[in-house]
Amino acid sequence: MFKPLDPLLHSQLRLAVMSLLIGLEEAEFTFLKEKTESTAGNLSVQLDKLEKAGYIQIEKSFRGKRPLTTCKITSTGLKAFEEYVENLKNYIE
Amino acid sequence: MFKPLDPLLHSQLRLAVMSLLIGLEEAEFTFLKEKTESTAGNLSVQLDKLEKAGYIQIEKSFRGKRPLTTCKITSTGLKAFEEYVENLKNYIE
DNA sequence: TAAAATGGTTTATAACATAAACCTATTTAT
DNA sequence: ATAAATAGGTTTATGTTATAAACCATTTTA
Repeated sequence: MFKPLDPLLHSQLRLAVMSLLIGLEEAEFTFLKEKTESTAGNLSVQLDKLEKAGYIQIEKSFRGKRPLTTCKITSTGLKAFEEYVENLKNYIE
Repeated sequence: MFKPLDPLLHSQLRLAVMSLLIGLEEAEFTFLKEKTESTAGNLSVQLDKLEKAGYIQIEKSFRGKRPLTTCKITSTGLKAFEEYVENLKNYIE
């Protein structure tokens, strides 16, 4: 009935990030920061966790002379998200 | 876009409890414990929080000689739950 | 009359979310 | 040329949380 909710996704900010990445397939750090209205520090930490879990891929490069962090969802991440949503539905329906 | 998720409800066990109470309008401690597969300690703590938030009402009585804890959702709790679900949908749809 | 079970509560702890402080480099103002 | 502000983050510190472990009072069973 109540299947466990992936703790990595059951977090407001990480869930918002994943939600955005699903629609976009690629997003910059600053974009995610704006859309989620989070602080850079918090976002940085949560992106790290998602990456370590293999849910997203983070690419560091430069745009002009400035550092640029780009995030992409992985297939693992997508699957995890979908399962999370399925499980969550049992709680809220 | 991403409205804040009520931290009181964005918790696996508390959400499960609320979900159960919505269907039932009244439930015993042991029933909630079984359905949620939680430990008594954890459940006790989380029920306390829900009560302090005014989301549920807890009544203590006896069944025969044994203590009996009964929980009911309040209208405040119901409203909070519904709002939580509405907000959550923006994250998962 | 022990021992186990019932129905919980309280306490300890590890993980978590978050903001604050910090860092490096770049651009702008003086 | 130098100082101050901005960009784009990371690291660290701190308060909350979720959770399990330990505990407690009573009752039932062996």
